[in-house]
Amino acid sequence: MTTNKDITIYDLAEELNLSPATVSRALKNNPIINADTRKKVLDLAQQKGYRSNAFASNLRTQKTNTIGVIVHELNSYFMTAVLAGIEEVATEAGYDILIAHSNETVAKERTNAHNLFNKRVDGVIASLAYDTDDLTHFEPFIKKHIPLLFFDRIDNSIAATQVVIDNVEAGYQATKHLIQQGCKRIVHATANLKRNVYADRLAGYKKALLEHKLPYKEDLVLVNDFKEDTGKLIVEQLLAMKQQPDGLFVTNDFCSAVCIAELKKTGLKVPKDIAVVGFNNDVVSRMVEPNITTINYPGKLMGRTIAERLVQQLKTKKNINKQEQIIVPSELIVRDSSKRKK
Amino acid sequence: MTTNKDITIYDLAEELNLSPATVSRALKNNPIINADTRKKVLDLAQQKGYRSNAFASNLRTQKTNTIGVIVHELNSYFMTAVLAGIEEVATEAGYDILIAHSNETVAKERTNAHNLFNKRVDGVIASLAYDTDDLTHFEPFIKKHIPLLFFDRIDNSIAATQVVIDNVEAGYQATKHLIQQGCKRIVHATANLKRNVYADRLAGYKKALLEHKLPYKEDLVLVNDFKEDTGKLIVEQLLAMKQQPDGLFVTNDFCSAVCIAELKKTGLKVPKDIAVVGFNNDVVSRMVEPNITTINYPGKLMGRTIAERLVQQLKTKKNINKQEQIIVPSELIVRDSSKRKK
DNA sequence: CTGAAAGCGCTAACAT
DNA sequence: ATGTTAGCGCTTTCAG
Repeated sequence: MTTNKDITIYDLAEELNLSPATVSRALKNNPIINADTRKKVLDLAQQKGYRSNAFASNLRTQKTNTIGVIVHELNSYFMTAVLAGIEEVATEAGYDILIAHSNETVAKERTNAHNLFNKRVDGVIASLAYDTDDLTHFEPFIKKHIPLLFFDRIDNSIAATQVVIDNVEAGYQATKHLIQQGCKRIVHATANLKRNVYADRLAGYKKALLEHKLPYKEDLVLVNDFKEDTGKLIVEQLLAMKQQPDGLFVTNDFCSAVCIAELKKTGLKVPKDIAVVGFNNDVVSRMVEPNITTINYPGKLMGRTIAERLVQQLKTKKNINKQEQIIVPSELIVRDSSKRKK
Repeated sequence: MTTNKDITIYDLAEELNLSPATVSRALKNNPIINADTRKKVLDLAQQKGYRSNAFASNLRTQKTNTIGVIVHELNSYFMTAVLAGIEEVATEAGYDILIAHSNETVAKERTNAHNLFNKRVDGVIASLAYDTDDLTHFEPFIKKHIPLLFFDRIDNSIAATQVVIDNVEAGYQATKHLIQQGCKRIVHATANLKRNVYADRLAGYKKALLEHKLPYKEDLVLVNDFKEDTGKLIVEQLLAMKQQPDGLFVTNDFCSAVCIAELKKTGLKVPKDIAVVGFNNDVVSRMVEPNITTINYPGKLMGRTIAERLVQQLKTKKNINKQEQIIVPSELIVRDSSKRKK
């Protein structure tokens, strides 16, 4: 029946006839301390189950060694990979991470930002919610010179380090691929064009059309959100068109999977009647039939890259909240959903 | 160019000619404080952008108002729903949550447990990793009377509140359904039988067979993990059997989706040649063709339930770490992957 | 190389 | 209803 009062540096100091200061230094491996002394302290700490009180330490040092991460969703392989990447780098550099997910709403994102601010995180990494366009909730970080970095879903109205893929290029590659497979009328199903990723992919789509002398028609661009039933809706919109499209570029794998299922229900063959390209290389793209051609996104690399950047800023105090864009590679993965030629 | 030194209660006190104590009380809405005084304090705090320093407060009160949540994965709708449920209740009760994911490894789970312990969370909610069988890393919480609760992936070697579904019943329902669809040789593809959920579902499978006078054959039970390629493996094992099975109960929707895809590749028809039932009601179960019959799991309810329990324990200091099991409802959802009869 | 002492910001007895 | 005071556990000058 241990009573479990916490052990403090005073307890250790007393038992070893040292001052708390020395114990503190020893515990931090301060080289100024005699090796023997340090060993004695470390051993006793171990034996007594000492654990540092982060609050006291944070209070004193005004640092938390914590990085806040705001994401718009949690349940995708992409996001999990990003988080894993961030975690690896952060842990190695001695930072903990605090995950807050906004569930795709600005309101929640705002709350999360305030929360992390009040938690006094040393830095923030964020990917914006679907409908965020007002970024005032991030200003407190800027004002206090707390590093704020964005990945994937970014916004240019705040100067910050941004880690992204080249969405224009990705949209271009996807569309070009469909054109090369013989598609002439390509529908582009996407989401909120205020969000950089979707705007850029549309730009890529346009670029590919132009380059191949295909007309850009506004009514072939379908803007919806990506809720569970959106795929159904897209197929309905598609079927309602006077002239049947022969290509479909959806900027989301989940949604493209639903589209394919719906298309098949109507008797249309994928890719024969309509070739489909998705986005993200989510597991689902390898699960449905036909397997979905998609754009691969290096989640883990993105996570590592942005975390490394942040750690660097934290260490050097340099380049904090300075506009800078880092592009990580992305690539088209061709699978059966779009293959019409050998 | 605000210098942004943080505002403290001393700053407010000075400006209002009050003592820090009064300011502190006013900020906490202590009813003993004069309403006018309180208003003055609150207004000034607002105006000056005061934010409470949680470290000082935690250090003083020895509480963190934080709940640690350890989960074995992040990217499933089930888990996201659970987290959302926990968050709702926790937020309402004034607690923050700290999410740590073990990525299905005991090693990471152990680290996370230590981390949360060092972070001095007020309570812990956990769902065990795939291969956790030694729970010593949770003992520090017990020793310090920190409430520790489990959901879904539980273990009976530690006395704790557990929130689960009735896995025996779920396994029973799934199997019975297959039997009712005319299946005679039902393969049960599952995972680590040390983990309660899988052991219980197997028990349900056995019970259904017994009840319908079908023989239980050990070689029809396939134990694997649920990695991405496991579905392929399962189908291989299945095809290698001398006598072809006509039913397949997989305790994971992702995996059952892969199985269905693989079965189709070999020319077998689902459900005609082999009827399939999955588990979890993940989105993917509605995405592949045929849609997968599965067991629905009320994630959000589970999250809310366990968080309510924890908050209660925290408020009352009663029933902490006492063995108690709460069962939330689950149900079979019949879809096309198993429907052989009208 | 080690120690003394102050202070980070807040809260809670204990006064008044 | 408000003020005084001490202390939570740690780090860090400054002194020795």
